[in-house]
Amino acid sequence: MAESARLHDDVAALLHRADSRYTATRHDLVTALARAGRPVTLPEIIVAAPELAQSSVYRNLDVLERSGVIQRISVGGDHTHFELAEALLGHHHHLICVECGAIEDIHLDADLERAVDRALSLAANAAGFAPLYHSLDLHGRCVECRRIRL
Amino acid sequence: MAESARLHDDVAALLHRADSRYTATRHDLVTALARAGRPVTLPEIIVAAPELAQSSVYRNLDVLERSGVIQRISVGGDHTHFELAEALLGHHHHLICVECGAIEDIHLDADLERAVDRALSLAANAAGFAPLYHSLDLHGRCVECRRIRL
DNA sequence: TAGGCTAATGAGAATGGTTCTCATTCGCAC
DNA sequence: GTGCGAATGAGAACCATTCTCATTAGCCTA
Repeated sequence: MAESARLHDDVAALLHRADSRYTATRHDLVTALARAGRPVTLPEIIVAAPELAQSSVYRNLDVLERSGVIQRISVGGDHTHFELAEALLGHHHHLICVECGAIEDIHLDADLERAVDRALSLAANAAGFAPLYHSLDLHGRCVECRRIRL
Repeated sequence: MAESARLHDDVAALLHRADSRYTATRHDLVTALARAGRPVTLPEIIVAAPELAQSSVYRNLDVLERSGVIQRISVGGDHTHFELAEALLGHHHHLICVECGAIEDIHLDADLERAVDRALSLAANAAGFAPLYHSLDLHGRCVECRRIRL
């Protein structure tokens, strides 16, 4: 698939810029994250790619984060979630299940995004705060948890 | 101060509804959170109220969260942040410093809040997700960190 | 007001996700 | 090929948070 090749080229470029190698471990890690299509936890990564050693996964997630390949998502719950960075995936937001902790990606209207950025910039300026990016999550109950217990 | 009295009355009511007592420890905790005026971590709480035992603080933060008095905020970093629940504080959002982890509260325009909720509800419905509440944070660099290192 | 009963306390132990250590292996450059 | 810094992986260490349990406090009833 051509799309996957482009992804790996982009990742290689980002790693190269950080004087890091695009090793087999890192390639597998990026593939696992791309296949998931949503933020995943370390246990999920290990299940999807059992050939990877836990300590290497943690270390490489760190390297990939510092290189701008992935980003870390903390929503409370036992494990941190990881997903490909917005530079690779495009700007988006999350649906977070308050019951099981599952996370899904959603995309919002560009006009609304602009309005949000404008409002946040105003508030930031008032506080002497230099804006970098925003995060916007909807917390609720996912399909599965609603099915199990109404 | 009358405002503080109202706060404590509200907290007492919430705890009573959960069959819990409003003990001195819990009173001190709520006071510390109210005084801070922003989300704080456990070490910050202990500094502000050294008479409290660490284990009791953790336990009571849990009780207060379950009773709807406070809410937990996970933004990555070593410690979880806690602040009074929106039922007591009103709906608001956060400025989060990517460098030092400090968090400040901000309020946004009601029209924008409605627009955000509308857009998120649409996206949620499409995913079979039952919306509960949203969170919207601006990540950037705070006044202090900008002063120290441009 | 005196029991009696349950909730709350606090010191310390236990848990567990994440990070660190270090000896070994790999991969690029010359 | 060789050399050398980067990467690996098994396990130990770290530390925020939760749990345990003996003791104390607070409320209710008679």
